[in-house]
Amino acid sequence: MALFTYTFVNKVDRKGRVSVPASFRNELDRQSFHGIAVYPSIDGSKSLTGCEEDVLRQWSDTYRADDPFDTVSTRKRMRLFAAVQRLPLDADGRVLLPSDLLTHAGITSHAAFVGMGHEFQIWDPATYDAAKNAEEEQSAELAPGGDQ
Amino acid sequence: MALFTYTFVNKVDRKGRVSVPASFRNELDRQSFHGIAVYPSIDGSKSLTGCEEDVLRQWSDTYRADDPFDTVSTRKRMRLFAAVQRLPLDADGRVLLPSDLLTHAGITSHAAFVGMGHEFQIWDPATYDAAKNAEEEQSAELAPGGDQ
DNA sequence: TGCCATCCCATACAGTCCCATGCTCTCCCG
DNA sequence: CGGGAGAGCATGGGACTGTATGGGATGGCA
Repeated sequence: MALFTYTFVNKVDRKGRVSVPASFRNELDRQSFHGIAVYPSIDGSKSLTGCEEDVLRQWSDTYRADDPFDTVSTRKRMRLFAAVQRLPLDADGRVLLPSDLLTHAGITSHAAFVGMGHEFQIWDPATYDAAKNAEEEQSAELAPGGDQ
Repeated sequence: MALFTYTFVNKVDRKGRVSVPASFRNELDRQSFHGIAVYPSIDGSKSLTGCEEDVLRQWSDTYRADDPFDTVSTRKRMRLFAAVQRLPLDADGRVLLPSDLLTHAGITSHAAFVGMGHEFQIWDPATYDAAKNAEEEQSAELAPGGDQ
């Protein structure tokens, strides 16, 4: 399974294209669909989350519609899958980020690809720095011993 | 599992390459990915921590992305993986240290590889000496019985 | 026919590969 | 025990390849 690490900042050209970092692309090579799945992050942050298409299938299994009366599961599946877009990679390793996703993340000229293990997030670099700083302050207060 | 010992100071050439000490490389030989994983040390010191890539897979398993609605896990995975870079070894046993990691550790011309058991740290030699001296004074106070 | 996505090509630069050098350590043989 | 050959290692540099990025051409859909 793919393992995304490190943070890369790439440029968004005026057509809305971005190069997916080469080290991320290498992690995708094995799967059938030549591209990535992207959706607005569920944690409420101004960011996008991306992953292999295969991960979607796993979630689909996790939140299967075994019980049609299970409205929680129904809502979760709607929230998850309704906004997921599958973006194909072009020959040069770029994807075209749709304008609604760009708007959601506040991305204009640059996009930061943040590795998160099995998945990654895409942020506007400035927004990401701000969120990271806020996060660090918070965990410094809450867990002086650090977590591990 | 790898066991890194002793301290080696190697030169960083103008391309940013450093030889990983041969005795460290020997510890890595068994794993599949021929390289190391490097990230800014979590203890807040101006240094980098390195380990076998296999450790990443363990983290990845510990903090799985099974449940996309688990936002706590999401934040942990970001903190873990966003700053980890996997560096492949070239044929001569060198790695290319990315400029932001060099900057974080204040490394310019030389890099000290410090064995720490199943992981190691990478310091600017001067910074390391200073930190070591401060550390020794402190442990002299804390443990008058002495450390060897 | 106009817009937009896709495809293709060009380019600059960084990363990677490969080879050469000099040093040190080890091993082996006299 | 001494010396020479050879192997391993750190380091430097040149050449090549891959990557990120820009722009033009093509084709489909409204």
